[in-house]
Amino acid sequence: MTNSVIARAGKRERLVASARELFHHQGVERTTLADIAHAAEVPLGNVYYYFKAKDDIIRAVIDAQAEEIRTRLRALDQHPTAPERLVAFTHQFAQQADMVASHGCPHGGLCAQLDKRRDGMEKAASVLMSLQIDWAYEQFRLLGREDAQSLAMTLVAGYQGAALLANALQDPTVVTDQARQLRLWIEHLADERGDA
Amino acid sequence: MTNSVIARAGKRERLVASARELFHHQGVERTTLADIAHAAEVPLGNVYYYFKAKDDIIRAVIDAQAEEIRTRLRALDQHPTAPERLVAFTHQFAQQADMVASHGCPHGGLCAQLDKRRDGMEKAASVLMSLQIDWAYEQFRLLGREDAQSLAMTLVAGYQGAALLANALQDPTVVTDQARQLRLWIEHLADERGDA
DNA sequence: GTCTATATATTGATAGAC
DNA sequence: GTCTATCAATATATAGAC
Repeated sequence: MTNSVIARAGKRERLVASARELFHHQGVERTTLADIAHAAEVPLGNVYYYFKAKDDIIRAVIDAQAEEIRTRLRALDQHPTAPERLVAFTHQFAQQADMVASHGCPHGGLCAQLDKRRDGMEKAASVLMSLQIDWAYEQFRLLGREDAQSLAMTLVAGYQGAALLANALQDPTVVTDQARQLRLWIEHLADERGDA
Repeated sequence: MTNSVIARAGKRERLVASARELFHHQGVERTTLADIAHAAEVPLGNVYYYFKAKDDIIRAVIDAQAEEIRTRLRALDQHPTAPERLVAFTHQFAQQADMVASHGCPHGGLCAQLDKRRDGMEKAASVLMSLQIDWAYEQFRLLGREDAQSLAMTLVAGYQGAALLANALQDPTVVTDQARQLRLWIEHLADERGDA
């Protein structure tokens, strides 16, 4: 028994981490396997030991992003009330203002890019949106809102739209300002009744 | 004097129109010059008579999109009051729900895709957002809002975010529903004072 | 499991006949 | 102005030695 398991885990992780960053910064189509291998310090030919094809790396990146989102949402669930959780959600994305202004939202960006394909990967990244929408839906439902689905969409759309504009204009204050607007909106909704 | 001017105008227009649709449906990076030439029914080699490089086609597409946006905003300016103009804006994009769910917003999509480049084209499409933001800013300013810039961002971000979600989820009702939410929001803002 | 060398395909772009 | 043929560069993927 060699150190194969250790090496395998380390290299695979490095490849996924590198692909994740490169997809975010350069886009999926402009990122070559050579780029990924180089960034991960893995020889090009060795990539195919871990991934059958580029599509498999894309899927692995989506899985990693999804897991990160789940972790982030679990952290929000520590807050005692739904309004506090929703406000904390706006804080989370306000903290990413600089990153988002530089390269866009990594999740929304993947969704938009993969939609352009016609090879069965079109909807593979939509889970990155569904996870957040479903979470927000549950919070608004706890607030007693009949239109929880619509409000969840408004929240996530507000985030994604702000990220796109901040990126297009290269201005992180778009994100922080819209996060503030969404916070005020949530607090207004919560004031219309008691807490949850 | 031959029919050169006619041919030139026709082919160039066809190439730009084809590129525009293909960039929207397949993305810029996945659209080859051969794709564009084929769709426009122009031989591949002839493309280079009209455009020095692929980047020039991209710029021409952006120019065409910008002109379309200006035309659309001029149409909105026919409405007598700022609230009516803003509500009409939400109607405009509600009408594009199906297209947007199928392939995303053509303007936001271009911004997101070009940002991934590092060749000086990163911000070339941002004018497609600025045009709309500046227009919305003027409407909110006429409404007497001190926070007109922030509100303009909210409106356009709401549109772009809804487009991204509708595309990711392949659900046009996300666009129509968020257009309705934005309309209610605008009417609420307008009711806080008289008209403009 | 690892890595070098290379096959195969595609693409942006050019040369040059007409 | 138009179009065919093709170059040169790049990218995914594989072969096969170690």
